[in-house]
Amino acid sequence: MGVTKIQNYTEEHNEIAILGKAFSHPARVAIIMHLLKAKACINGHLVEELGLAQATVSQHLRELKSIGVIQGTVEGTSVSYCINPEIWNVLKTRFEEIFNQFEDPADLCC
Amino acid sequence: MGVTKIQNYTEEHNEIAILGKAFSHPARVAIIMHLLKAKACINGHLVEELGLAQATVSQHLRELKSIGVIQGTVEGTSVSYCINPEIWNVLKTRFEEIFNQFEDPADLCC
DNA sequence: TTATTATATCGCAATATTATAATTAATAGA
DNA sequence: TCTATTAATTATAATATTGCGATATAATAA
Repeated sequence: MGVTKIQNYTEEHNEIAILGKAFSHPARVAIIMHLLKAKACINGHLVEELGLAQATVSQHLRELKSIGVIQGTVEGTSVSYCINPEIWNVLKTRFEEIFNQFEDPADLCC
Repeated sequence: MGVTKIQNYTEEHNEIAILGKAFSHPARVAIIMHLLKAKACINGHLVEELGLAQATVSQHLRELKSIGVIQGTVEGTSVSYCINPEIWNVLKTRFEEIFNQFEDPADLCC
């Protein structure tokens, strides 16, 4: 039915899934990685950078902003975006916790 | 138009987005986290665990398998699933690389 | 062979996502 | 004020995803 049954899942699982969405589309990955390099927090350049329509990029930015992983401030007619440090650290911690939970079994598990 | 324009993005961005998809749905997060705990690689239990139809769980398992993050082996009439160590390490490395690329700016960036 | 158990696949309905053009809003500068 | 610039929003179209029932498949047990 196309509707994710969020009530079936724990808060934790839903929260991680939301964070994971930031990395589940190449455009969003590209935006994040660009913001990581260009700490100077550019915008609009992203449209050229990605080769997508302005509206499309704007939508991805909106989603990333709603996840919380980026933030933007108006500077005249343009908007400057950058990584949101707090959420980034939450994200980093959450995922590293998961990554480290795996111990390579000496014998193949299955 | 609903089609991700993968040709616009670098190999790297597409690859990360595919890996990111493993974590972009609560059911898949739940499956992964269950497999991390129950190293013993159970299956079928997942259906009860998640409260989803067997067909739905099977589909998520299929997607996780196609991403590579889990693997399954037939054991009699049932199938045992577990984390795929190689892909897990690739995933871990890739994402930690990204996570560590961020340096918290002393002055707010934007 | 037949029954049982477990999982995969198919096909569908409903919703979500991706992408764009067109429009709107807000600001800067002439 | 008028105009150019920039980005957000809206409307629209097309594809993808999610979830499930029904069915198919595979392996073992009786």
